[in-house]
Amino acid sequence: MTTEQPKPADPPVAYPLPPHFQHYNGGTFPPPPPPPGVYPPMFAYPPPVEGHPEGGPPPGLIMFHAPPGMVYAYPPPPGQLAFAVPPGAPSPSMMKPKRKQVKMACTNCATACKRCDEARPCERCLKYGIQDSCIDGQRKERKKGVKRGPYKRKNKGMDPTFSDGEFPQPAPPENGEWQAASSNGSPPANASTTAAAIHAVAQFAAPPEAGAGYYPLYYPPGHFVAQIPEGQEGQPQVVQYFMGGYPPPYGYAPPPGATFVSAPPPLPGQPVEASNSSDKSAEPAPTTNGVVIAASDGADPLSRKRGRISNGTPGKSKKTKTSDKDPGSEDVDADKEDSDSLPSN
DNA sequence: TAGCTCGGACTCTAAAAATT
DNA sequence: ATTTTTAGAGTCCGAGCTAT
Ligand SMILES: [Zn+2]
Ligand SMILES: [Zn+2]
Repeated sequence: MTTEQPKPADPPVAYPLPPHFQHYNGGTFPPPPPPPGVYPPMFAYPPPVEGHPEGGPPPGLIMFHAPPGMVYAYPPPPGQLAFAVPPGAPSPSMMKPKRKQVKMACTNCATACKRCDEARPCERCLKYGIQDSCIDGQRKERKKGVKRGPYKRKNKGMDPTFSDGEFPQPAPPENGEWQAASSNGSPPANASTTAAAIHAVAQFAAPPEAGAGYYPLYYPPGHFVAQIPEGQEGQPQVVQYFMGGYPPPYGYAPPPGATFVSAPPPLPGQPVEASNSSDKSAEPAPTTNGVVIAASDGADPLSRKRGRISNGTPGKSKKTKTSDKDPGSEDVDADKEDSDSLPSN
């Protein structure tokens, strides 16, 4: 259970609440962030569902939500059901806002491959005093009549982020089998059920600086809320699970049945190095299930190599530009201060 | 070190296919 | 008639170069 633990001396971990979570519980969940220098707590969230009427989760689905760099996942004991996570599925807290593009960039920005805006003289052109040439280009019409092969059937009504249809399940360990399950703990009837179950699970990312990858998470059976009570759709639900972190006052109290652990138990055949916390002596490895989530610096034996998930799209029709001297280029993110150069013509 | 270039990751969306 | 899947076409991030 909860044990007192020395205050971690680790640098604070940014824990931004994604915009799409704001609508949960009136935006009041999770509670205010912990004090600086302290790892944030872990929560259980219902997953945001794209296209869902209430923007809430379908009944029976729970998304486990954990901060970055704190996840260790272990296979459940032999015979236990578990959820697997599709590789590359980002943690909700890690999801970075989708980049927004203008419908049509002005020719100057387009040439410079820089961000433009709707205004015409766009901000960038104004900045470089080239507003006179700030005009829209001409968008080519998409080719018609191009035949395609048969479409692969995907799951409908699911969060596209996690519905990839098929993804490689982790290789089952010698001592037991990992399997996917539906949110109510019953065995999956088919791939789509499996996908739905997967939806209920989150995958976590380690902080980029740690160079670690996404960690799969596995849940034991019976640890999911089977049904979200009437009228509580979209509300955070508590599920039973084990979590690592810092107990109050540094962190938040775990949900009923949850426990804090200071470090993950060593993986069979793979010693686990120290967690980020200087204290890792106490190691109350839970025995009820095979899931342990503990504070860590990201080094995880089960980690997958981080990397962009390219949809295989082969670039595009490249433009060839070499000599064209376009005023201003170096650009920074929209929310940062820009410091372009002066136009050179 | 600041500014520029540009490869390619990401986004947007309309056409093709699949369903209802 | 609608919905879902795909992929063409464009935007623009950010690594690597260049100029100062
Ligand atoms: Zn522009
Ligand atoms: Zn412009």
